[in-house]
Amino acid sequence: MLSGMTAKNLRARVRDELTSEIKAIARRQLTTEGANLSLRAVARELGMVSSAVYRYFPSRDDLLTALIIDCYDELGAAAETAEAAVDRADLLGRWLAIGHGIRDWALAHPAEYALIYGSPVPGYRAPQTTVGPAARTTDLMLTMLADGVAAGTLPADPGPDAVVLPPVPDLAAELDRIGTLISPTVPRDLLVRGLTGWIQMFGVVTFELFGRFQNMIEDNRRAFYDHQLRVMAGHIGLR
Amino acid sequence: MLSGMTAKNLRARVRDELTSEIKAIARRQLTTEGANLSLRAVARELGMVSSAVYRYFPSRDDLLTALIIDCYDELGAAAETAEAAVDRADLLGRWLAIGHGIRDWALAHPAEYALIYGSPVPGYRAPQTTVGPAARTTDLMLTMLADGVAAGTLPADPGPDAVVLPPVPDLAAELDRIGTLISPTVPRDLLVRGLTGWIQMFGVVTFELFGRFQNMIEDNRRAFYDHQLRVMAGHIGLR
DNA sequence: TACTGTCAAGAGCAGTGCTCTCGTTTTGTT
DNA sequence: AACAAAACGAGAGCACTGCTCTTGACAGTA
Repeated sequence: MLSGMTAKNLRARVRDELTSEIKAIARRQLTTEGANLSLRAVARELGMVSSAVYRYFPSRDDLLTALIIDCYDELGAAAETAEAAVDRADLLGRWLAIGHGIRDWALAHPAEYALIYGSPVPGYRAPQTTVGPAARTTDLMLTMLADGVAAGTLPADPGPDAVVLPPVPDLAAELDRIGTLISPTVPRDLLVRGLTGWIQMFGVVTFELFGRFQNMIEDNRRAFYDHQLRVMAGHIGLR
Repeated sequence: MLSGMTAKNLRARVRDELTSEIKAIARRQLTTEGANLSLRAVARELGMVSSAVYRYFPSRDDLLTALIIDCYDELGAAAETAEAAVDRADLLGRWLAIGHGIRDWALAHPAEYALIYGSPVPGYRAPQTTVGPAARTTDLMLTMLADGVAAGTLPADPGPDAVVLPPVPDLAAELDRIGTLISPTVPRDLLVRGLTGWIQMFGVVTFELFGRFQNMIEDNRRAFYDHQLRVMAGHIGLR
C-alpha cells in the first residue's frame, strides 16, 4: 500500500518511457514510410522483438491513432501559441497567425500533416478520441470570430455584392444547427464565410505539401500563402 | 508478312485485353484497399499467378502509374464534357459545370480521387507522363478565363476593395512566368484569383471526401459546394 | 520445320501484422 | 516474508506481401 503510492511504479515509469519512445521512432519512420509504417521496423530500431511492441499498442492501428492524436495536438498547440502572441483586438493578425502557424508546422512535419489531413487509410476508422484534438484549430478560428462579433468589429452583414446563400432551407437549417452547437453568437452568414476561409487555408497547405504547386509556385510559396490568407480575411471581413 | 498485318497479332490483342482487365480489377480493389493494393490479390482474382502479372506491369508502381493516368484522364474528361454542354459565353455556367463535374466524378470514384489528389505515396515518384493528364482540369479553367478575357466579359481589374498582391517582386515575377507560359492573355491578378478559386474548388471536394465535413454538413453538401463555387466565381469576376 | 520471343506457372527470398506460448520479473496482498 | 496475479520480453509460427529466377509450353516468323 505504501510502496504502491510512491510516485509511480517502476513498471509504470518504464512503460511510459517506452510508450513515448515507440511513438517517437514511429513518427521518425513516418517520414520515410508514410502511413504504412512497419511495427517490426520500429521494434528493430528499439532493440526489441516485434511481439513485445504489442504489449504497448494492441495493434498497428492503435499506434496510428496515438500518433494522430499527438499530431493534432501539436498542430493545435502550434496554432494556439502563434495566435496568442497577437493583440486580441487585431482580428486580421490573429487570422494570419493561425494560418502561418498551421503552415509552418505542416512544413516542418509534412508526413505528420499527411497523416492527419491526407487520404483516409482504407481500413482505418478514426476513433472518437481523435475528434477533440482535431477540433482545436477550428475552435481557435471560431472563438476568434466570436470575439469579433462580441467586439462589434466583425459585422454579420456580408456586404452589398456578396454571394448570398442559396435558398435551400435544409442547408440553412443545418448550418444553423452547427452554428448554435459550436458558437451561438456567430451568425450564419459569417459562419459560412469562416468555413470558406477555413477550407481555403487548409486547401493551400494541402496543395503545397502534396506537390500541386510544382512547376508553378516554387520560390515564393509563403508570400503566395500569405496573400491567400489576406484574400480570405477580406472575404470574412477581418481587418 | 501477310498474317502479321491482319489488324493485330493474337498475342497483342490478348495482351491489351489482359492489361485493361488488370487495371479494372486493380481499380476495383483500390476502393477497399486504398493506395496499397495487392498485386497478388489482383492476380488471384484474375485466376493467374502473381508472377504472371509482372509480364504486363514491371512493378507495382508502374501499375499505380497507369491507374493514376487513367484517373486523371477520366476526371479531365468528366469536367470537359460537363463544361462542353454550357454556352460558351456563360462563364459562370462553365465554372459551375467544371466544379460539379469534378465533384460528381470524385464522389463516384472516391478511392481514385484519393489516389490522385490525396497524400503522396511515400516511395512513389510520379513520372513525367502523368503531368499531361493531370493538367486537363486546370487547362480547362484557364481556357475559360482566357475566353472571358478575349470576350471582354472578364475584366482584369480586381475591383476597388480587392486585396492586392503583396509587393514581393519575386512572387510577381514567378506568377508572370507561369502566366506567360500557360496562358499569355490572362493578366496576373486574374490568374491569381483563378488560382484561389482552383484551390478552393479542390479543397472543398477533398474536405468532403476525406471526412472533414462529418458532424457538420451532412445532408446538403452539394448545395454547400455550389455556394462555395459561386462565392469563388464572384471573387474571380465570373457572372 | 526450325528458331525466337512471349507467356503462365512454380519455387523461393525477405519482409509484414499478428497470435500464441514460454520462462522471467515486478507488483499488490496476505 | 511468502505467494498469487499481473505484466513483460523473447521466440516460433501463420498467412500475407512485392519481387526474382527458372522451367516448360506456345505462338509468330522465316
